[in-house]
Amino acid sequence: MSTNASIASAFEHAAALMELLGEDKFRINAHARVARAVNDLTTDLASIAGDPKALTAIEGIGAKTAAKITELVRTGKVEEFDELAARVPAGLPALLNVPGLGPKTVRRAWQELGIEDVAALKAAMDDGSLAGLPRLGAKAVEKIRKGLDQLERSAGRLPLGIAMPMAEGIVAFLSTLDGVERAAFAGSLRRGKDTIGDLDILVVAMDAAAVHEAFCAHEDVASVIARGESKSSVLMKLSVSLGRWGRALGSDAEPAVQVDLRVVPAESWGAAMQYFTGSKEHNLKLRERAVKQGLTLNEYGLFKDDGENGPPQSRGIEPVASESEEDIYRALKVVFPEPELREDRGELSAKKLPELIQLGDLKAELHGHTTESDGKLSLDELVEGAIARGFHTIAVTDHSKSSAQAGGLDEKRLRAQAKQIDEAQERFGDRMRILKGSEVDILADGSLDFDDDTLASLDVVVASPHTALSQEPAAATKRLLRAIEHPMVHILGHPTGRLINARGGLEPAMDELFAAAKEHSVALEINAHWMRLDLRDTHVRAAVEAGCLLAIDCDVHSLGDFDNARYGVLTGRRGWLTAEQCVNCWPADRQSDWLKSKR
DNA sequence: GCCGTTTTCGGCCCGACTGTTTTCAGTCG
Repeated sequence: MSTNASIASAFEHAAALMELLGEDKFRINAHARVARAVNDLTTDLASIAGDPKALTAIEGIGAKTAAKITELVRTGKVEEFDELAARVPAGLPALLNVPGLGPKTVRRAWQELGIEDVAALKAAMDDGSLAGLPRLGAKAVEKIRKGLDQLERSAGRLPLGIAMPMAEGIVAFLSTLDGVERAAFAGSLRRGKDTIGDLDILVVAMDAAAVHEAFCAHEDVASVIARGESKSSVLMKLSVSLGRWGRALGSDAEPAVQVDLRVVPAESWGAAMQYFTGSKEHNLKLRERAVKQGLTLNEYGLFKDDGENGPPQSRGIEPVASESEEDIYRALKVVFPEPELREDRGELSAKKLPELIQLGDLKAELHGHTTESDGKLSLDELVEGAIARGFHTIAVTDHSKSSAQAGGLDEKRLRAQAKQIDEAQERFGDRMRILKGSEVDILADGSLDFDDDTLASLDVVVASPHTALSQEPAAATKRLLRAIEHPMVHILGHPTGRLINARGGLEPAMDELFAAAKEHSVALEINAHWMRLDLRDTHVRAAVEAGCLLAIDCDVHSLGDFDNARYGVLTGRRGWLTAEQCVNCWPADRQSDWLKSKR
């Protein structure tokens, strides 16, 4: 059984092995690229294995890697990859994860000192043999030691909802410093990725040195990794506890994340933001495009290529564009891509890009819990929360009876709640439309937790999987299809049930779900809670292309959960979602017509 | 190993920082 994830990891591992064996870097890169391309797919690769045409149609996959994918799906292995693995000690690839240790150094340590794993590396540092290698001295060894320590205390990739407030705090801090004109975060955080590896902060300031000094002296800084004239890197303690959402840390290591600060000249702000926002793949494509137009692009600007060596800005050459990102993309004759689109997923060759959904477009929350099940809010508090957001509609969707641990409602309690909602509607009048609903469990076989009559009595039905989240892909597909095809269901809630950094969730054939959802006019939820973000970005993109309806809902359990909407919107934007295709953005009448079409 | 609005062969981004160097290699993003 080869899932896309396992195929991607096989190619990734093969690329690492080739690096350690010192093979051709372009060949290595080609394999790493296949891994990325496969990770982005929503088609089940197993279903097109053996079809070279379909495989090579995927950018980054050529004739040879297509054959390897087919071999992997059919036999469970790739002979060539096994041969690579046989040539490299099993513990060696893990050394590549140590910050500061790269393939060249690991390879030399292995070939010249026989170091095959982390333990041997530590021993070689202690007995001084590592420092004996050419171009490796005491300081380099100390750096590797620090890298090992950093690896041990790294919190892993931070969930978006943890990284965003932290970055905003750092930006606010830097903005208060004397002489700081601008400050912003860039990187994968600005692109709204669901998890963040490190934080990138950009600043324009009169006195760069003073900013770096203040930054490195920040009370949350655990250690300074590097500090230069334009860039400093630190390890910063997390101001919040990660609990189950972080990597399990060894011993008493305090979780920390790397934060990079760059102070840039005001006139190259746009170039720097473009450069440090990435993604790496997007920038690579963009710079290739620049070269083809006789230009060269770096973090200082876009320059005419004069054929000379060395950075153009340091030779006094004036940039063609640099002050704003818009200027740069315009000069390169590329339609301006919002940061969330910059993943090299077709945004650079698009003649036109969609007008992406914005936070302010949301007009309804269609997934809210109260104290009747596992919510912290009373019915009135939930409604007030929606009013404070400027919404026209709030749906009360407490859990159904099978979710006993969440205090799920049975039919009798559901009827009682309906009465309370009628009374609340009287009280609130036209300040808010309150929908009677349920987040009904999709049981393991795809049947729903309430009978049709009960479901028909509700204004809105969100059907979600909560249990049996590790069932086989085929069973999961059948299960979710059955829920989508149910005539009373409006929204498929958190379709895969994944929890970021904690649970993989279901791996159904998403394309089949999208086709069915389109046919039955069922909206697929982007659950906006940062621990879920389910559907994820690549799923949203495929659902949008399939013509599906999407819902962005906060799955409100407490008042603060409404604030997670921005993460759902970021995820939607990464999937090229427009307000038009998102049911939460529709005017009350249109939304109502859609809901009633299922009654 | 992939790819093509000059190319089916010959390319494949660019700079900062660090350490070990005396001009550069390795790592990172």
